[in-house]
Amino acid sequence: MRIHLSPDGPLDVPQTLARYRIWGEDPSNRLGDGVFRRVLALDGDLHGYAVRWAGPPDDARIMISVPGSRSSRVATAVSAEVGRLLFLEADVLGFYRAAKSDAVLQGLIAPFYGMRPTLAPTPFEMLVGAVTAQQVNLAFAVTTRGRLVRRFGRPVQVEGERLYAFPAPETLAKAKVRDLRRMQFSTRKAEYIIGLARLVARGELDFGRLATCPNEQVIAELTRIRGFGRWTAEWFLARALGRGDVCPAGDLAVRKCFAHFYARGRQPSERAIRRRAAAWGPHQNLAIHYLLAGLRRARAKAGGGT
DNA sequence: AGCCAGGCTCTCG
DNA sequence: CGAGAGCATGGC
Repeated sequence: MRIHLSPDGPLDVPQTLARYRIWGEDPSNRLGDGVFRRVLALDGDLHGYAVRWAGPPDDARIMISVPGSRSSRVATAVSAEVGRLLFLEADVLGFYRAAKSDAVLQGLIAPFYGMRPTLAPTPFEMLVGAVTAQQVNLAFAVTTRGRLVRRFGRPVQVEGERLYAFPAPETLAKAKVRDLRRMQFSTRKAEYIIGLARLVARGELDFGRLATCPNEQVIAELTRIRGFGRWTAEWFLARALGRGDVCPAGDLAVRKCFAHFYARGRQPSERAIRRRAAAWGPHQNLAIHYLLAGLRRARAKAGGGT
């Protein structure tokens, strides 16, 4: 089965999906040369699919192939998932218009033209990933998450490439702290992940309902869960729900961005960061991602690593 | 050896 | 509440 999508507004797929390459390989989300592969889970069935793209950012075309499937339900679900991965709903042009009144953001449009923040394919995958990324460098986070996926995810061949469906909540709910400890998760993180999985598996955390709640309520509900603080909740709003008016101002990398671009290296307070970001209104999410990409680029140019 | 890395919980004033 | 200590884990 083949599906074609065309985005509204500019789209640069490699830059959008760069997250799946920068810090290491993700066995659930494989970004190759001109192709991205993943597994859709639908009603307990797994459907591998491949995404390819063509054309310049202003005329991007997306082609999805789902080998061995002809179901329209699968087609709908795959389209929705790819829509999240490429954040097709993002108001990129609106952001570019707003960015023109900010010297820093204005300068980031050209080098990253068409880049969108890739949204997490599923809320559960996002939250587990967020826990793995708490307080550790992202390369290490990606390594440990990869171990989790290979150990608890189901392997699937897609066009000859082996990848893994992200572990289901029901599976991780039965995992042991000891198992996760062996993957170099701290005891705490192991407890957080298993606790979250149990909550979701029991139906006590309903992502569908959460998606309809206002930001503050989402933050309140998530931070009630052990291991999930404001940082995680705000990234969830931005990278799982695609909310525009969110700025994870406590994030270490975000703070570095504001120090670098807006304060000549001095660290502004979290409060000051929130104040500036709030002025970007519904474009904060995109603004933050452009700043993060811009900082990585500046560091790379300076000869640094990440 | 010691600091760093895209935090969180708990306690105390 | 807001600040601060304590906590874990591996990389460099």
